[in-house]
Amino acid sequence: MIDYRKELNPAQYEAATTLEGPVLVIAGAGSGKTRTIVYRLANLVEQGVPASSILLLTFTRKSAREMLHRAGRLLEHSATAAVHGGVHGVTGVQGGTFHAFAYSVLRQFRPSGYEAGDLTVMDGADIVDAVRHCKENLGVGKGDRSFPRTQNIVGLISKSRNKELDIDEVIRREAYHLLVHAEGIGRIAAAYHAYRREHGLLDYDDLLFELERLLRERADVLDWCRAKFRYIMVDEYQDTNLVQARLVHLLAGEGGNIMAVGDDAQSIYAFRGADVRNILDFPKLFPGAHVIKLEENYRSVQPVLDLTNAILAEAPQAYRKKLFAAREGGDRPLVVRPLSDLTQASLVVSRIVEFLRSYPPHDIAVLFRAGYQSYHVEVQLNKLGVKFRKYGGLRYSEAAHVKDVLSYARLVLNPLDLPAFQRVAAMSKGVGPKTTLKLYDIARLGDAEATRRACARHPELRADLDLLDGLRKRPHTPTSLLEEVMEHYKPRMEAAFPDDWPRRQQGLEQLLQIAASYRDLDLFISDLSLEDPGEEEENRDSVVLSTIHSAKGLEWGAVLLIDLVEERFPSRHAIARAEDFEEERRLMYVACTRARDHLCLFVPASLYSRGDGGNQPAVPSPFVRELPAHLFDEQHESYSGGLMRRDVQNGQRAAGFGGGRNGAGGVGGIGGGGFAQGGRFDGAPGIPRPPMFAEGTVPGRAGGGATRPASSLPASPSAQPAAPSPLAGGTAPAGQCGYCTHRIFGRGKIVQHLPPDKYRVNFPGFGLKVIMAEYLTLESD
DNA sequence: TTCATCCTACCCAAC
DNA sequence: GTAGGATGAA
Repeated sequence: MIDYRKELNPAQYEAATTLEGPVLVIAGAGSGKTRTIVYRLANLVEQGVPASSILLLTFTRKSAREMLHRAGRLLEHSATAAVHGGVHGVTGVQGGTFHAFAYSVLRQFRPSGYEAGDLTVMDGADIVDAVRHCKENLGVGKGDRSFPRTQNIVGLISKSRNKELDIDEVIRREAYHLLVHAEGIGRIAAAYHAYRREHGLLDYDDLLFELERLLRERADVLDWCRAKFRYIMVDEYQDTNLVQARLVHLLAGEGGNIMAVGDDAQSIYAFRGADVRNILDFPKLFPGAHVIKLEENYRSVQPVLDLTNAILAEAPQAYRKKLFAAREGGDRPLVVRPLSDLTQASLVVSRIVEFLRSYPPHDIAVLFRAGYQSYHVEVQLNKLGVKFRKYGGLRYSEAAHVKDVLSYARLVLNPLDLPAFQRVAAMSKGVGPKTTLKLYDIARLGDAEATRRACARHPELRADLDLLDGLRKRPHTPTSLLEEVMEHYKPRMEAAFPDDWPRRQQGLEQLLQIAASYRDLDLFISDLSLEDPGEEEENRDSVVLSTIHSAKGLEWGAVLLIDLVEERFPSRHAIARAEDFEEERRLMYVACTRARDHLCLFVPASLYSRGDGGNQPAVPSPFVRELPAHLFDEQHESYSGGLMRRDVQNGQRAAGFGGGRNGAGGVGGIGGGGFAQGGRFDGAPGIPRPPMFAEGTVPGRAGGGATRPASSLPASPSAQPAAPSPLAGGTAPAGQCGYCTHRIFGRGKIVQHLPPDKYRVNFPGFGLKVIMAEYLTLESD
């Protein structure tokens, strides 16, 4: 038996042992939310509740899996039946995202209106393709450059459905400038709706709305669900939207055994219709709900917590709470001010290298607002050979070759799947959009002979259709089917991607691996759209790069947050409306609360943009400007590439690279170990030592032009006292030369003139480069 | 009608 | 850097 009272604090205990009736748990960041859910799961099973009558809805399958896994381990020694993981576990707890759950019910009880063919879940690319198709079909916005892009239209359509507002209303509220096109956009939206019905396709929003419709129209299905799922838990409840809340209400029934867990301060998905009112109104929707608050923070050291509390203090909040730390000691967060976003990348990587002395790679994360912002960091990491894994961004399953192969599989199940048909058809030479549609219209009638004749002029496509026919005739496992498809596809891939097909081949092998754990092809395909299984294998030897949204619910020993300047964070989309701005603030809160021991905030002084000719000055993010100065330490990158500590209140604190870790008040840290010395870095596998010096640079402080004040700190770890960081580029012999500007590298110091027409220039963040004079703008002294 | 090429505007987050 | 739209040749 598990001693719940001993292993949980009182609030957690209450949450884990209140099993009947509605419960709302307000769980502050790092308050042991997952632990609480895990213990409650274990408790339910110990009380004799069959695992199969528990439904655990989480934000990602990853977190569902982790919870089920941990609960299983907890129960290992108890005599009770184990909890089985997996989204579609037959005997175990059902767990996964709302969307995945919806699909699993819909495939079992087909909703009316989708009788023909099979139901196929669309992924992001399919949706864009379909909307584009509708747009072209209608001829709306053709040749009108002010007409929004397809992506944009997809966003508006999804927003209107998620917020359950008329599309005109969404445009009025959020895209006033598009109001002139509202009619056209509305027609596209209507056409897209019809398109999905006609081709047996479900987009993300359909999954939820069709499940709701099913439950309302079919009492038998509702009864079945209620009988089956007698205990429901919903994680990240603050990020549910209206239809999700209604689904929860429907499934649980009034007074049902439903536990919602969330934190209104961490609501960061309003953009897709998440509504904080759901969590605020929970007690109204479920009268008599038990409300429990978890406020003790086990994750972060006090200085990090002080800073995050300060961020939160500015935000309006309904469930007011102030987290207090269970952990003492620790360093203050560090604000680093690089000269530009380019040198920021170098500084970030130097920091990472430093942290690798004390933390395993997977315990270090770089977080950012949007996927593209990590680009420079990725380049720098590659340069040093530091392995990393990026979350949020292009999905593995959206790579062209993966989509190609999956299109065959989709057509086997659902011959009406037009996006898949178009993909397959487009592979044949001489077949374009028009021909594709003509052939599709013939093929959909199911007359094999007519189809064959129509394809006479396109032998490749005919071979495709033959393959599909063959595959439909015999039953297949996902693996065997994919193997056959891949064999057929391989020559085409080699022709289409002559440069890198071997790499893609590997990707396909990986696809086979993933498929091996599925019995049903349709589940495999829908899972690829709903939650990328390619992301699931955890790489313990890779540093993590992640969007903040994808970082939700996770934690790291060291967190580096980049691009904290206006336009980027907060996003330029979020400055117009107060509610958007508040969401950015919560996003900042979420980002900072991911850190256990170390938090570094990077505020570049300029941003590179090719539009306006090089580096443009940047304004520090209000989220940094508003922070009380005593809550963080600060470093500026000096022009010569070093770091200067400036205006730290407690001047005695060590704030150089290596942080206060070597100084007073070291962390009694989790996973940290106390001290950086000792070169654990050398032992880290797969990570070569960074170059000590940039090529040809002069080590040390040989003072090129810029005066480095005495407080200037060496940019390298203290364990290598003599070595400047790779980015503390060399300096020229004093007095020899001036400065120049380069379109890409920005302003740099001329080190040497290489007659007749070249210069050796030191660019902060890039090191020495030899550049032709014509690409440089020289500054006259 | 398809395909190659050029050019421009894009870049927010995810199921 | 790239997607995707416009443009013109085959």
